[in-house]
Amino acid sequence: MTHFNAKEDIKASVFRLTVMVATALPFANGILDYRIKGKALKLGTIVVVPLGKRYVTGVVMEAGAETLAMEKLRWIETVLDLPPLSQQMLDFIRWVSAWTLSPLGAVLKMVLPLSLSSMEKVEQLVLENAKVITKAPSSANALQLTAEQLIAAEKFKIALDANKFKAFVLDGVTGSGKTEAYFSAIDAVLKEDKQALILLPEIALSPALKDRFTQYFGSPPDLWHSGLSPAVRIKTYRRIIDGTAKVIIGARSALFLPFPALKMIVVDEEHDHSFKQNDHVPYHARDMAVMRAKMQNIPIILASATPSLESEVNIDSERYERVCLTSRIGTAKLPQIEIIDLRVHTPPRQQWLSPLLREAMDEVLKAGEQTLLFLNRRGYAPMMLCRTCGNRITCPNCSAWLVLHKKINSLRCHHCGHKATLTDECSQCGDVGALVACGPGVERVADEVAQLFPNARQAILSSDSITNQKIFGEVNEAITAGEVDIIIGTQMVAKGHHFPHLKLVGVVDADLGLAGGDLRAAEKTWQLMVQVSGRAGRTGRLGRAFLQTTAPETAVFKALQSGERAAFIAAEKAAREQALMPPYGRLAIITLSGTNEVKLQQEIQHMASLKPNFTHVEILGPAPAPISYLRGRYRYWFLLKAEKKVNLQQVISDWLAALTLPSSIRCQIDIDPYHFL
DNA sequence: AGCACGCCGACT
DNA sequence: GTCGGCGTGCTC
Repeated sequence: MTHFNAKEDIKASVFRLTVMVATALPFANGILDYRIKGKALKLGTIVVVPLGKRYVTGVVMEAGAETLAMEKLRWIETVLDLPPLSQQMLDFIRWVSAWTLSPLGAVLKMVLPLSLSSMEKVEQLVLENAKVITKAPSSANALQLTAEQLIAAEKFKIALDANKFKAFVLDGVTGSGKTEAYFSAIDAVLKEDKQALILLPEIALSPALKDRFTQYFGSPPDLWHSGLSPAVRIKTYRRIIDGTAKVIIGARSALFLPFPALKMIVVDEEHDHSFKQNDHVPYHARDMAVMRAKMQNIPIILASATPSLESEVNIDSERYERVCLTSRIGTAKLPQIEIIDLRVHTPPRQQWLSPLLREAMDEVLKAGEQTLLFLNRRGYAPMMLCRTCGNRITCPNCSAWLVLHKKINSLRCHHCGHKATLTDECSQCGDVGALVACGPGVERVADEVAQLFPNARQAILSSDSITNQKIFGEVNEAITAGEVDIIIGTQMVAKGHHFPHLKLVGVVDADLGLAGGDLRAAEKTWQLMVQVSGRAGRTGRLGRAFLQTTAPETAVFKALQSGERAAFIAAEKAAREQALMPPYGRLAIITLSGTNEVKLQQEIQHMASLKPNFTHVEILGPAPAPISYLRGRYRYWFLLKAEKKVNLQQVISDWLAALTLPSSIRCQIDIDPYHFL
């Protein structure tokens, strides 16, 4: 072989590879070129590449425009020995990136959510018992389905067999057996040796569902959420990417895992707003799940006792199909909801439980049954006020009040976590002993309960007291064993938990969610009230629910009392349609933040001067965001409101392309916002 | 986003 | 005199 030919050979054996890096690079959208010796790599191959001074994981994608000469490219560091991402997965990543206007790399990071060293461990991990896990169920534990459940399950199975996308809304009251209905469909998935994903709004719900699953199927599902230990995460990830894990119960982040054989998705409690992630890539897991199902040609089941208005409208337009479960299983009955007018039945000063609710609690207590008091507010009191000068204690980093936490004798900011010690002296006027706690939190309600019913055994369930699964398990066990008389809880108690002895639910402040300008406030309140009321009387005896409000004439409370769900939904839809609000119109929020308020205002003004002008898009602002100072940053926002046909993403990206923001200013885009902060 | 470099304040 | 604050710049 001549010298000339050898040189040619070397030249020919170097390949250019376009790699999507798994890090939120705003630059180049996260797509960079590298070179490799010897062989080109298959699309979707997972690699490790150098990036600046560090190494990151990435995925090989189709070649784009060549921006750099071959000699300038750095070399691929390692090719990981893992199954490559599928074309569908790459398409899904691209779609989510385009929809949320987030860098591709930020989305890929959710698909490859492990650190580099963890990914290498995943690569090396050999599954010794891969064959043993999740066998097809032995149906010994046959699911006992009612006629309604059978009809639902049959519909799901037909969709599965068709290998086509199909979205179902599994609409059924608490305790109607939605879980068994979709378990039956999962059974069919298992028989084909394929994968199914169940998304839950909260990880706290996963152990209970895991137990039920194991009871029916004889082997446990895999769990995926942020609370997993690194070792379990690595193992589970390997099982998922291998296709060994068949059924995965997970929080919203599980949606982005690279399942090679996904055949069905279930989104349980689909109306729940925790499916909307707000930081990093702002996405709604339910909506993204529907898109993933569509791209993979598989069915998806959205289960809820109170389907979201978004889903209701999709049923109207026949994009989704409603499947109903109308009756509670066994002897359980839906509780009777009673509205307490706090203006008439006023609690004593500095107390929060009305005489009517107290009487009911007393009765239940005497009968040896349980009460749940629901108040969606952590701590003792939401605000500290100086009686002398009127000063309210605020967070130094946020425009928010500090919340009094008496148990830990501290003031806390619920936005940034700032801690301050409680003193007698007002920082504003210096007066001593004039600071008073205003309003109730669960701790304060617990104090009141202790005073009213000194012999009752109580338990507080809030994220402050229930810090991990283990503690939750212990408290839950005590409740189930009847060792607790009165449960006082936040949001945490509203979702899915089954308290067999619960007879009475008291909502301390049903108006809480209605304050503020949230367009979904009424819907959200309705869903929460139905859900929390549904905790009562799930076994046997009829339960009761008391909702305390200062505005009983509000439509949502009237609907709750009369049980006229359809009328409420219709009225809510009409109002949204009239105002061109979601789901009939589209919203987006652009928030700019910075530590230097003057500089931020300059940039905001510049951006405002470039505001696009379209007939079907309304751009409100700039205005200070509702929380105008958060974690040490000033915040201004634009609210975009458009007709449904408008490509809002295009409008926003064109607008932002016309300006260059300095790196000290952070720009956050939220498409289809659910939280208005 | 990370991670560097670079130039001004309070400490061993 | 250094440690460290975060402003600015770069990453195939």
